[in-house]
Amino acid sequence: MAQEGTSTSPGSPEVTAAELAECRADRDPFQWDVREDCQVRQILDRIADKWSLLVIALLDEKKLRFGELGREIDGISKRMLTVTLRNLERDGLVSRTVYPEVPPRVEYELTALGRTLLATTQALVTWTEEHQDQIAEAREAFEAANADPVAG
Amino acid sequence: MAQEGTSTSPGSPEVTAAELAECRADRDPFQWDVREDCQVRQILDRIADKWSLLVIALLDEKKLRFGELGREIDGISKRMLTVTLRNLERDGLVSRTVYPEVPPRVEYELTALGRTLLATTQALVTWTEEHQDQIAEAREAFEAANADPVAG
DNA sequence: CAGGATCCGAAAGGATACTG
DNA sequence: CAGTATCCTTTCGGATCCTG
Repeated sequence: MAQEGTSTSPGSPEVTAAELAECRADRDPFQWDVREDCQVRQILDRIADKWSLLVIALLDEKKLRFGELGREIDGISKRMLTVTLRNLERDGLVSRTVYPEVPPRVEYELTALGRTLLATTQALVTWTEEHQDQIAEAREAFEAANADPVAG
Repeated sequence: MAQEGTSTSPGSPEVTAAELAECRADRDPFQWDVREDCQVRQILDRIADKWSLLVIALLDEKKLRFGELGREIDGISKRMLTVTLRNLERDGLVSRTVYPEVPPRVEYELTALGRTLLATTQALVTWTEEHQDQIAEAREAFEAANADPVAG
């Protein structure tokens, strides 16, 4: 573990295409390449970062404006909507179109790449929907088993 | 957005089976049920919480002990391994077996539920591996386009 | 060996005010 | 409208020490 070793880089999470090649190599054949410095982790963090998946899901329907997304996604702050969209745009999953009008209008829509991701994430959502009852059961069982027997 | 409305519950992220029913209902037919208070978000947060997916991937091979997992997952701290395993156990994705020996031995393995999740997440990892080059390109293009033209 | 408890720095994220 | 910049609170997570 990382108890004493300080070889992990806490700095920039950026990974360039050049680094990917060697990152892909020298792994156990069976294991995913999911070390901290690798892409899988980067992408996973992106789609799982609390809002991205929601934005992608919404943009599947139709292109939406900044404010529309904000109103659609209950609970998100203006700040987080901005950073989420920037990250998605940066990864080429969402495109941003600014119309030189006043007041300004900015529309976001999925790229082709973004649509392929959507298909995959939908499988995950489907899995969750199909198993949420089992998970809820497991949680209740776990809670019951670990209910403090002393304080009761 | 949540600028003035304070209806969002910042407290416990717990959801019981009872709440799920109504959570599933009254949604736009096309949209996933991914509000903060719903399961999809809960599960997503779980599998994306930096270590869970890695643990699940490792346990696919064979059951492993606490220390083995720690040594296998480079960069994880003892504390995070513990909380990660507890969460997975709580959700019924991983089972924990304690052998009454001394020194103690604890083995973790995937449950049937955990294995079905693995299959799904693998699709996501596959997608990432297949598209990481495109994403890397997009990032470099984005970085180039947004390179501060003044400070240059 | 397998953790639990505690402390504390780092990072995420909301609220607010301001801008083109 | 669509952000940006700043402040400030909450959360995450590593380090350390302790226990069965």
